[in-house]
This record gives sequence, structure tokens and C-alpha cells, in this order.
Amino acid sequence: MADQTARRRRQEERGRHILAAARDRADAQGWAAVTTRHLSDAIGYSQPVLYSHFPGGKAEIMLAVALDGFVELTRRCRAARDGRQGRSAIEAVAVAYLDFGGDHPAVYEAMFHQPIDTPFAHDDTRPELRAAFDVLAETIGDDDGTATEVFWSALHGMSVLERAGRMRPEHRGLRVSELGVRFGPTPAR
Amino acid sequence: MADQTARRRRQEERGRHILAAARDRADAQGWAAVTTRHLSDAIGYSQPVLYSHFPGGKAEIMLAVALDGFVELTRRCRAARDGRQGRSAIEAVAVAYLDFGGDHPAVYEAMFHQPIDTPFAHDDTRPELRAAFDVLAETIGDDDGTATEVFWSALHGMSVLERAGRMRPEHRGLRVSELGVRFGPTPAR
DNA sequence: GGCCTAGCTTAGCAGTGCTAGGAAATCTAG
DNA sequence: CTAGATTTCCTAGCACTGCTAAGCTAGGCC
Repeated sequence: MADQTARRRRQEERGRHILAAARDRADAQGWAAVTTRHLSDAIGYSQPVLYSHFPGGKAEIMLAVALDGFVELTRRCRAARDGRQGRSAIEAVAVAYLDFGGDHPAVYEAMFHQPIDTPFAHDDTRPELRAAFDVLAETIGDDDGTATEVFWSALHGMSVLERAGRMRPEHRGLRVSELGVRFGPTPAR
Repeated sequence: MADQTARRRRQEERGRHILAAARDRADAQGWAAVTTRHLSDAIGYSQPVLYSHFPGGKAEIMLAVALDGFVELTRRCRAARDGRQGRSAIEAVAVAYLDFGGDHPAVYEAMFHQPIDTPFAHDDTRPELRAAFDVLAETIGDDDGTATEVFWSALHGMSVLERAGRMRPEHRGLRVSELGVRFGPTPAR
């Protein structure tokens, strides 16, 4: 009985180990460098063990990394917004969002390159995604969802294009305040 | 002499053949389905022939497809904007941009997933990219480049997220007019 | 004729994700 | 403590990938 739970715990531990190894390697060298052989080496077991944890193979591992990523992204954005309002909140969230993409490029890639069904602004969306969407919606004070979709688009596009070397790095600050202006409350009304 | 040019022409013809085969297959089944074996089958030659045209292999082929894509995207956006101004122009360009991504998902992916050095708003950028950037800058009446970078970010993010199934498809029109509002000239001033 | 140079193909390498089959370790009884 | 059952794991290998070295074969040139 006690062994049962101990075994289960070790299994879960190993599952997390796999995900951590995949995430770290991917962030450092890209997803192409994350091979089943390397991954199994990293955890000290042979390849088939990976499939007992993630029957879907590499794709399922990437998906799991992606979902964890949404949780972390949400946490960071929420913390950044804490206590702020209006443009200040928008800019803080934007910076937090972009920083996350910079810190974990491969995790970010998995989060959006993977098809994870359902739109963000939907009722039956994975809770991890829904939570992330809600933070953005609250930040720009949108209850319909359309403005949030556009805001998210801008953030996502900027994140990707920054890392693809398509944006001028030294203009990051200008872009962020531009976001604050375009999506913030109109000052005179 | 005549043979020389005739041979050269056939070579170029075959090069275009390769690119067309790669583009079509990729748009239909994704880049993973574009293998050197299939590609060489499609053009009726063996694999090494591909490398005489594109020494860089698959990566160089994707890059060539991407650059062609920028030309086509620019053409479409310019045509859409033709004769329009302000919000109307922005919305028309946005629709053209998003439609391009929908029509050629894999080409679009190659255009942005590939690292093609240099930012858009730079002097020594590949002319294909620079031209595309300029169309967007003109559309929103930006001469600094920052607003254009943000506008492009929004378009790019929206394009990607639409195809990843993260945006509500039926709200496409709303998102486009939202773009017009956020990036258009302020009506009252 | 003999030679040389393109243009092309065959065959193969090292690496990928993934899996069938059997070995080994562990648990469950008698 | 032993014997059987079950879980856990590894070895070996498949089909596929991008890519390349080596050689074959046709054409032009002396």
C-alpha cells in the first residue's frame, strides 16, 4: 500500500524530470535538439520509458511543457499588473509577457505552435489558456473579448518577431508605450 | 552559346519547379511533409539535384519560398490599399494580410519562422522585407517605424493565432475594425 | 579516335521518432 | 523461504529524415 503510493510518487517525479529536461534543453538549443535519445539519457532510462509517461511521444511532451508554460505566463502577468491600472498596468503586463517569451523561447513556441484546439475566448477552453486570456482581458478592461484578442495578437506578434530578429531591439520600450497608448483608456473623453 | 542560355533557362525553370512543388506541398500538408525524396520525385530527378540548385538544402528552399512570399504579400497589400485612406485602408490591408496567411499557411510560416537576419525597419534589410514593411508604414501613416512595428505585430499575431485556432473565427470582422480604430487616425482632434 | 567536363544516379551514412519482444526486478502469495 | 505473477525496463530494430561521396554516362573538343 505504502509502496503503491511511493511508486506512484516516483513515477510522477520522473514525469516532471522528463518535462524539465525537455524544457531546459529546448530553451537552450531549440526543440530540434530535444530528441528522445537525449531525453532518455537525461533521466537515466531508455527511450521506451518516455512513452510509458507520455504515450503520445514527443508531441505530448511538448504539449505538457506548453500547458505548464501558460500557468507560468499567467502568474507572471498577474504579478506584474498587481496594484496597477490603466496604461501603467498594460505596459507592465506587456513587459512581463515579452520577458517570458525571451526567457523561455522554446516553451513559448510550444505554447503557440502546437494546436491546442479551442479559441481562448471560449467556454470549454483548457483552464490554463482561459486564465491567461482573462488576465489580459482584465488588464485592458475588456469584457467582450474582441479587444483582448487584438491585444493578445499584438503581444504575441511582438514576442515572436522580437525573437526572430525582426524588431529593432533598442525600440522595445517605445513599442511597449505604444501598446499602452493604443490599448489604454482614452485620456480625454 | 545558344545552348548555354537554353541550358541555363532550363536550370532556372527547374529551380522554380522545385520551389513551386515545395510551396504547394507545404501549404497542403505542412513543411514536415516536404521531404527531399518527395521533392525530387516531384521534379522527376534524384535528390542530389536539389542540392545543385539549393546547396543549403531544405533550409535554403524554405528561405527562397519565404522571400517569394514576401513579394506576393506586399503585392496583395498594396492592391488592397489602392485608393483608400485612413481606417478604410487599414482594414483593407489587414484583410488582405490575413487572407494571405490563410491561403498560404506554410509559406507564411516559412516567412517568419525562419531567421532572416536584420529587423524590418533597418537599412540593410533584404529588399523583399523592406518593401513589405513600407506598405504597412504608409498605410498607418507612420514615419518613425515604432507604430508600424506594433501594427505588424498585431497583424502577425492575429494571423498566427487565427490559424492555431486561438481566435474565434466568427469575430474576424470585429477584430479587423478594432485594428482600424486602434491604429487609425483619431477622428476628433 | 581519345579525353574532359557537366549532369545525373546509386548507394549509403548518421540521425530521427517510435515499438515489438524479451529480460530482469519486484511484489504476492503459499 | 520459495514459486509464480506482474510490473518495469532494456535491447534491438523498423521506417523515415536530410544529406553526401562515389561513380556512371552523355555531350563537346582536340
